[in-house]
Amino acid sequence: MTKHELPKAYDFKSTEPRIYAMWEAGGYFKPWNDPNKKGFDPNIKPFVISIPPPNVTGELHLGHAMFVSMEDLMIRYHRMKGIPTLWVPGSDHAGIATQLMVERDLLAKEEVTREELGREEFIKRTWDWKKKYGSMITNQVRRLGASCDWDRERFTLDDGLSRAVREAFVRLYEKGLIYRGPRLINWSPGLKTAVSDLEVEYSEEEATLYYFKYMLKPSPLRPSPKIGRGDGGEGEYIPVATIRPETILGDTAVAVHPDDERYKKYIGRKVIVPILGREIPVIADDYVSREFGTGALKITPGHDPNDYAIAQRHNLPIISVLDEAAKINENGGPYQGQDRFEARKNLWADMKKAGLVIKEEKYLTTIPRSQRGGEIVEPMISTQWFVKIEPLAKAALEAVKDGRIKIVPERFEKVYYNWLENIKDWCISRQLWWGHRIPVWYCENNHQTVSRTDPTECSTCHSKNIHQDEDVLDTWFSSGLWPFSTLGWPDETPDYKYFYPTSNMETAYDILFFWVARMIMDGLEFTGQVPFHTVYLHGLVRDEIGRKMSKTYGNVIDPLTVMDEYGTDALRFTLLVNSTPGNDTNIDIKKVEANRNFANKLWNAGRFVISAISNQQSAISTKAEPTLADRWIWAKSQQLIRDVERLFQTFQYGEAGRQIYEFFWSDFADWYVEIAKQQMQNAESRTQTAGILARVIDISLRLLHPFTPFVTEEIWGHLREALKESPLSNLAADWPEALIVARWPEVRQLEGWEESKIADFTLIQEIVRSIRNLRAEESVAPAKRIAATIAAGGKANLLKEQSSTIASLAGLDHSQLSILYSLETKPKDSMALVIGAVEVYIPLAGMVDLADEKARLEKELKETQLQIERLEKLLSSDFANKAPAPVVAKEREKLASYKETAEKIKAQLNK
RNA sequence: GGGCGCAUAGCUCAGUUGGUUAGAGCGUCUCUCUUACACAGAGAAGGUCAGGGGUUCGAGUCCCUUUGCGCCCA
Repeated sequence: MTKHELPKAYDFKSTEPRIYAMWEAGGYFKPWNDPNKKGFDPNIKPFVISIPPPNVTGELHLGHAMFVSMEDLMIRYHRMKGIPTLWVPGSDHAGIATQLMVERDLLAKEEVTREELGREEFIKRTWDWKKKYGSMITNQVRRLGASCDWDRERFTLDDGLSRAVREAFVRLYEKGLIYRGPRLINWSPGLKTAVSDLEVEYSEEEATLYYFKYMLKPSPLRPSPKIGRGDGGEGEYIPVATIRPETILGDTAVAVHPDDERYKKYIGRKVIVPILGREIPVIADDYVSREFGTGALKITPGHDPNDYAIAQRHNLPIISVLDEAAKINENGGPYQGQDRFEARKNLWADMKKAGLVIKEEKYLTTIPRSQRGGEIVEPMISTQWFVKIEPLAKAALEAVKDGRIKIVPERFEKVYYNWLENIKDWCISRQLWWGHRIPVWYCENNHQTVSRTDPTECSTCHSKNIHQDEDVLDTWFSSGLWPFSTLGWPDETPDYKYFYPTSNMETAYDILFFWVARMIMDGLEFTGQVPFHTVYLHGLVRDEIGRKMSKTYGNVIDPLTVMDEYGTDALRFTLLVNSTPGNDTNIDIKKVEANRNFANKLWNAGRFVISAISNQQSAISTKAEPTLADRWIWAKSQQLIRDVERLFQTFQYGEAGRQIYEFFWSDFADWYVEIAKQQMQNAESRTQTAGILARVIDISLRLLHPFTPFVTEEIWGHLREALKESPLSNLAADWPEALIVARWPEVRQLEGWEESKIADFTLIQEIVRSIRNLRAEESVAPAKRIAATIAAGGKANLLKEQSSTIASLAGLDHSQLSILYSLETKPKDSMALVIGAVEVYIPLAGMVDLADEKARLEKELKETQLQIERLEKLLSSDFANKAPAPVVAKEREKLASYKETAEKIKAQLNK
């Protein structure tokens, strides 16, 4: 195989790693204007993305593939535009996920729990784990072709980023925006940690609604008509219903609506907590819905957010009845030590015995479950750290409202507003070991010392006996700092000064609150600037029929397997082109296959062009005029550049990709390459044609590079080499050494000739298609060259010029093709095709069935007449007066053409 | 309860300032191993753009409404 003899099929397996290594070695992933290097120009505006950091222990899934593809596209596009471009990679420590993974591993391999190991040793083991597996995910990101600057890779637990976290905490604390205290929070009993509101998911499930009697305490003023002690369910009672009977143990009131005639009389009296015998008040509150359930509400402020709010209004005591494992605690009397569900069963049985039970019924309700693991989360009173979020939220709201940050697609701005307008304080402490430990120390006098550096004594009483808070911070607390902590903040590093604020934040819409909103809040708070000016949100990747991918369904598509089978470019192109901003996308392996075929198409068209270039004998480039096809493909490619640019500006990357695909396959490969083969036969047009082939495929490869970087880079490299060695070397004179840094095609001004040349070529295409169609219908052997006579009227000169093109594409015998202005008599035994003013006669001796031919023509005439009617009606309506002139003119032209066609067909029929 | 999205060919989806014959891939049917590519080429069939109403000369596209599916927030 000589140098330019490339294999018949594109071999992505051997190409991808080689190309990636070449890029990386070439330093192309680094910004060319680097503030840490000589010759740096601070006045050139860079384009910057910080990667949404994947979990360090995670494995690549299609969500990663999606954002990597999208961000790499943005990065490559800007890089090719000549803009200094930086994509900062990294990963986050994923507190809970990582800790669980390591715990599970320790238990399985060493049969040891983290408690047995101790905090220090456990953290050491977790770091070992991170060192061992942490590069897995980043290597997988590399496989996707990600052109990030790996020298700037960051991890949320790195020293620098940890310092940023501490700085952020201390600043908020000093500003009074961080506080610690007992509050009702969401508790995950399995993980034994608090979680934030966002980490709780609500699912509609069938539960049991338990109805029971809240017995009234007999009042001296209003003695019970009956026995009066309430035992045995006799006497006055208020019926109450609950889904969680075990919370009865923590009730501190029963609430009714102040206007409820049924219960009004009980307000101010006491009721008796079942089994425990505590006396609690009956209170009135508007919050109670009279229609719902029994219309009376038991109040458990220690275990229900709504009750908590009511309790605060009425100054009710708060009783916690659960411990950290969700077992009943000392406040639960006889049920102490029982699991929440066990206690529920036992308490209910005891109440039944006591005659307090009314009924049970099935009830559909929303159950709060942990986002991780799915266990039922318990609202509990717990002492935690919180961020006073309102001032931060207000600023974040403002930044989007006044346009400093734009969210794409726009509808998510509303979602964002809604969330920030109703936001509650953020619980940031987690009872975990793996993470940023809260930088607060306590002394025996319970003073808090909050410090950027580890203190040795209490800042208040100078006691040396201090210990650090046991808890760590929510992982999202550090992720919120990501866009600037990765660039060196809180230090004013050269990177931070030049690359911050970043440009685009590209991520999935499902972490708009978790991450995007928090980055905006933190960015504004700590840097005084928005962290990015555009948020682009993509949708979630689902299976081929729109289901969420999950291991239980068994419908998970592994991007690594897909890349193994079809190549990275095919996967990337599929993800990019089949999605629209903010909408979920279904991935179908069939589509990936189709796009693998597209990569192969590129490859083979590339091979063809390269061979065309290599076959140029000498530099005798007779200055041939460009042919119609040359002009057509050139005009089309310029149009494409314009459209792609417009689409990129409006974030319509998918549509841009589709248009390039369409152009490359349908215009360039199907038509121009076929015509080029014929033009290459001709010594005069050979060089010219090779030049057009080279220029158009070069444009195509450049436009496609952000979508399918590997195959385009590979072909382009061969193309460049071939050109350099050919008489056409001047075409590649200013090409850089790699496509990744080649210039993005520039939009050129129209020269004026384009429209008419495209129209001319379109006529040629229509004629060729008609002939091919007829051949197929009449079962003419594909290889058989047939004769034709064309009466072309005003198009005669054009068609004469294009006769060899028409002949070769339509399978005509050029020597038997005659193109005339008009015909005196119609050829015998011929079938007639009518394309506007052009008539094509195909003599098919012995094959023409007159009846068939007549039927065919009549059918065509009918269709044409329908169109004429439609257009005449249209043009006689208000349309002609009110529609813009060019639109009307276009319709008039169409009508004229149909009329001509109809006339010609009629003439045929009357023959 | 509040908000949002989706409904277009058998399947999965495009169709972004409304322009008048609605596109693609896959699948189906015919033919062809034509010297870039069978991971291909040529041709064909297939849609009252969920239903109803409105605005407009003109609506898949804008407005209202109904139905179905999905998501987010409470």
